[in-house]
Amino acid sequence: MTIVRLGYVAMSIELQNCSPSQTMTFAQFKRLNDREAAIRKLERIAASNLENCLRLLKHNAANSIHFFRLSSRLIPLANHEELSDWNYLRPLKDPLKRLGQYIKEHPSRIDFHPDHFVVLNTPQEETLRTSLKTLALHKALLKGMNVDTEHRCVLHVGGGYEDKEKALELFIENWGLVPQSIQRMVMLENDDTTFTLKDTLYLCEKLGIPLVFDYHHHLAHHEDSDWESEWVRVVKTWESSQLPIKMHISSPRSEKEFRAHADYVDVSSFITFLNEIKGTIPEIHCMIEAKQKDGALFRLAEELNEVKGITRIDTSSFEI
DNA sequence: GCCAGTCAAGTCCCG
DNA sequence: CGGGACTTGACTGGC
Repeated sequence: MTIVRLGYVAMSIELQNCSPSQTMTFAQFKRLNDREAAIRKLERIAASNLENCLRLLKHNAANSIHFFRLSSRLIPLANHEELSDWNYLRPLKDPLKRLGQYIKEHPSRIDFHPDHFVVLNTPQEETLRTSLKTLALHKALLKGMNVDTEHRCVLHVGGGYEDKEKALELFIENWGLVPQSIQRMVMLENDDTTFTLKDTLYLCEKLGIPLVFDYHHHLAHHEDSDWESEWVRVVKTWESSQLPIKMHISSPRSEKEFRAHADYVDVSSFITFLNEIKGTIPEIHCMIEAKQKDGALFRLAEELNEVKGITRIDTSSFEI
């Protein structure tokens, strides 16, 4: 018996005018003559993004969705080097607290997926520095919401730098430079171009990092298509975590654009996956990475509902 | 109101 | 070494 819980990413197709990722580019910022006014505008955008996150959480609670990835673009130009004097967190204290309060009252697994500019295995000191700064921002956001920071940020391994083995060792080397409080936030995901499930497992086992298995990436990039025999190892990377194992699901847009994400999740390949892992763990959380966001979640949930052997618990949770 | 082009950040790939 | 692609959603500017 395994409980399967579905989640989705960052924004809703159903809610109108509810983007948590409104932004201002640096070019726009520079074009404004009054720097103070420009900073106030950044703060208004950030506050509005957090406000929209709250609306999204309410939408989730109303629909029994308890697993959600927050946008990593909540604060435009945060950590930009020319805005280093800007204390972007101070005006966000209250909105963050409100989010935290809501999460406490309507428990939900919340996490982040900082974008691909965070590269922990980079050979460049400067890039590592800005990556750590970005992760520190994520940590501050979690703290502001009073959410336990453990295993909340999914990252990719990073660049291949023409020698994958060396790049893996570089990750291990740099990991030693990552503050412990940030280390404990991190989960690693197999990617679709460079680091396979096996490569990522190597790091996760060595460094004690939970592995987020991306099934679609695995199909797109592997030495050996067999993932089933590695599943026990994946599960094991979660043993020290407080949180249930988590994975990503999405479907190829087409045979030609295999790596691109489709609008919806193909239910039959998902069921094939579920049948493989059924009973191996008490609970699994599946993050749907589809263009139609919550729309894809609702459709998949409807389809699962029709399947024999799958019992619905609520809109987004099932027992198999 | 619609569409094409632009945007902080990194890496890869091509010339 | 320089520049474009990649990928993504938001937003601007031109029509």
